[in-house]
Amino acid sequence: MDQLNQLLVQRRKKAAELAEMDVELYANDFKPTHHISEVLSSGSANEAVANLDDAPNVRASFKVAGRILALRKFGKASFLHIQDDSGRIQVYVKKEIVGEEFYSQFKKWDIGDIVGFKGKLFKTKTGELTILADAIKLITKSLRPLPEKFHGLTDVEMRYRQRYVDLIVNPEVRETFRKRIEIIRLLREFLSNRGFLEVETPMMQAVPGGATAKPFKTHHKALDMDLYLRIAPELYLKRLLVGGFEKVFEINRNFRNEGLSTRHNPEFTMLEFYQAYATYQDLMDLTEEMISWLTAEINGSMEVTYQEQVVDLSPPWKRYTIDEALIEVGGIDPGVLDDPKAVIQLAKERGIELEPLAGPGKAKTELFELLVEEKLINPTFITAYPTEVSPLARRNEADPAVTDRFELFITGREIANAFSELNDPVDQKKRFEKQIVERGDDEEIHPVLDEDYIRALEYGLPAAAGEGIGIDRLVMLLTDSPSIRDVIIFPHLKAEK
RNA sequence: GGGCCGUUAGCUCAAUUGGCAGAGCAACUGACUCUUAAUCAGUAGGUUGAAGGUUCGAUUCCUUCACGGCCCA
Repeated sequence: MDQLNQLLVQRRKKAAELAEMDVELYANDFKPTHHISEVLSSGSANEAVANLDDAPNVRASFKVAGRILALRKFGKASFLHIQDDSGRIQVYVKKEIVGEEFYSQFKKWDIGDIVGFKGKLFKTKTGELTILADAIKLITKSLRPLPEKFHGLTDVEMRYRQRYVDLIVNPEVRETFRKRIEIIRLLREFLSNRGFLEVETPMMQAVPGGATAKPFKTHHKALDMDLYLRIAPELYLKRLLVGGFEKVFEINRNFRNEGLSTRHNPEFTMLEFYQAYATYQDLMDLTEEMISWLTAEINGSMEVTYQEQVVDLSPPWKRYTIDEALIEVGGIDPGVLDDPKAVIQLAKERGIELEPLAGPGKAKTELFELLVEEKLINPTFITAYPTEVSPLARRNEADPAVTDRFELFITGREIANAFSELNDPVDQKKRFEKQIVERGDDEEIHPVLDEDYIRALEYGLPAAAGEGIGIDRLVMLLTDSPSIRDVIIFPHLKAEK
């Protein structure tokens, strides 16, 4: 617990004094009639005049509630600003109007208290729409001082640990999270309008699959079995296609037991969707349409400024095979890409450390990450990923060394990953087995082969394509947020000591 | 895991070469009926992230640790 400093002691003392005056400190009998934004945009706002006596009966009375953010007290009258979910408004409290008793209560109110007012709108000398309070009510007494009004709260550690304070004093943070909520709502709307069903699949899985990552492990006592928090919903969503649902999606959390950074949080939000009888080409078109529409809805324009870079999301978007990108963006000699030994050699020359079993496909994707990825500012689809690095993707018919897969990059970051699904159970089983060999002695990744998923494929997964979109990164782009922690409302930090 | 940077009043930040820890806002007391970063007069508020070391003297230099940030893996 905090040592009670002077400020906290003073607040507790005021609370006690109010209680002495029979004031309820945590009342729940005040019903606002309007949000602040509704008051400010009401008919009364247009009619408001400096002197209420000019038209005392024509204007409506409002009841509003909110938190005190600023307080300017005079001897017999005061101005304050309160904030609710919709905005801020000034309130004028006069002793002459609210009466001696209420004004003496009011004098014990502090910045941070949650309060209610009833009154009519008028305009001050300086033209600000203001509620002239004729009744006042304490709703919740605050026992802690808020950060300073001018600079707000800037200490990032405190902003993340005490997000509630960040939200009270930094309006742009509220705006970012409102946008996040709207983005997710619009994605649901877009997919629902196209016949996709939103489903829920297990967060706790006996065999973590669908991606290569370290899972979080937990234990079910009654069943006496280890379970893993999912690293991806993929294998369950495809089981639903086996079952006969043709278009499904899920927006939910994935968990990966790996490092934290400005782009990684241990739990993050993914949109995954699967469509029977579609190919990765169909999903490229769908993705382009979905994200450009989303951008226009959220941003009002196809141009987005991200960290001072201007990004143009107008379709059509650039499409490269990974080889084309390595040549045209990465500046690699085309001859090298056709020679497996030369590709591995080049990767090593560039300082890339490859596992002993890694082949040219792994070398290519590593070179891509090193030389190309950060240069893809405007939306760019990269296709024809090596089969070696795409264990769940269908092989390309013309060239079985690559898969029918794409990734989407914007501002140098991977936003989406999609492919035509591998539905041959024999091929799938071989690739799973190869992954388990390649994981080496790191048993935390791919602890066992998912036999049930193979069995499902044996019943028959219809030809299909599926895609995952990292929602946090998409929100970062559309809210100009430099860190994933700015778009995750309660990001993970080490425990406070 | 590695490198660099940061941690001072409730908040935002200062503190000269190692020499009395300060300001603004917030708070408290008083004045004030149109203020809006209100104003005026006064007051209080500190284990300088923690522990150790060097020194006559450490916010400042050194070591370790904690937490955070950025970059890298």
